[in-house]
Amino acid sequence: MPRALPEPSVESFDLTVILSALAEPGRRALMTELYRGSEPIDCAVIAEKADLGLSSPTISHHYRVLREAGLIRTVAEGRKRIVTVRRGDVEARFPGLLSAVLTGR
Amino acid sequence: MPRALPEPSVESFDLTVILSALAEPGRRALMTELYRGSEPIDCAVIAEKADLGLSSPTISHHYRVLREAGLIRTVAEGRKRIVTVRRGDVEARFPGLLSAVLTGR
DNA sequence: GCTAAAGTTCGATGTACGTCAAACGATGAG
DNA sequence: CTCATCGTTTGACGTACATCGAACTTTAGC
Repeated sequence: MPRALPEPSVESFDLTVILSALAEPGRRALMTELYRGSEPIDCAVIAEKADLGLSSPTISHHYRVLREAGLIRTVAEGRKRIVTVRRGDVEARFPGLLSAVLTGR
Repeated sequence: MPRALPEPSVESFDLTVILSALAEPGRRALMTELYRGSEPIDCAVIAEKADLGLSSPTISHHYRVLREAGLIRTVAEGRKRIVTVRRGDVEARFPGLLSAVLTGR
């Protein structure tokens, strides 16, 4: 029953798309929370922690942008969505990028 | 009479502004060329190397965005503009960012 | 002083994007 | 089966942005 939502391959990563995704503060907040832990987690929990004041359609939109950029993997588990950072894939294409962007002070 | 154009202090660097600046392909191309050498250089030479097919108002606009983001320093020398990457400043606030973004393939 | 050259600013235009409300699945519980 | 829940899709709206032509500013050379 768990099915992974469509995502780009590492070879098709586009830096413009990735940086555009990370440039948005809300999405970066989601990524920062996701990056903090490394196990798959309910996307609602992350959204809660990020504490953006956004509607669910907007949250959903942001997760979609992150996924289509190749930054996260999303797996549907029943009604929930389980998300993880694609650390290895992003690191393989753009070493140091996630660390530099998400470990900012 | 070289005068430096207004630029943000390191403390006021904003990651959203920086990533937005770097997300645009033309600006990233300019930065990549600038990053390649480390000496101050005529902005027109860089624009030439980057070989974007853009008008001068647009090029000027992109340099402005990069400068206001804190990524480059621009000094007016006569009619020319001499630009350099603010390596130290960016590195101090966001270690590894420029390297990750500009040396990626 | 003129005049040409290098950049910038201004105004306009088309497109991309963030946002929400409403409507729409899909799923787990009773 | 029914219903409430979680999330997505659709449509609309406002804003931000990349782009260019035209006009302007500053500077170098004569």
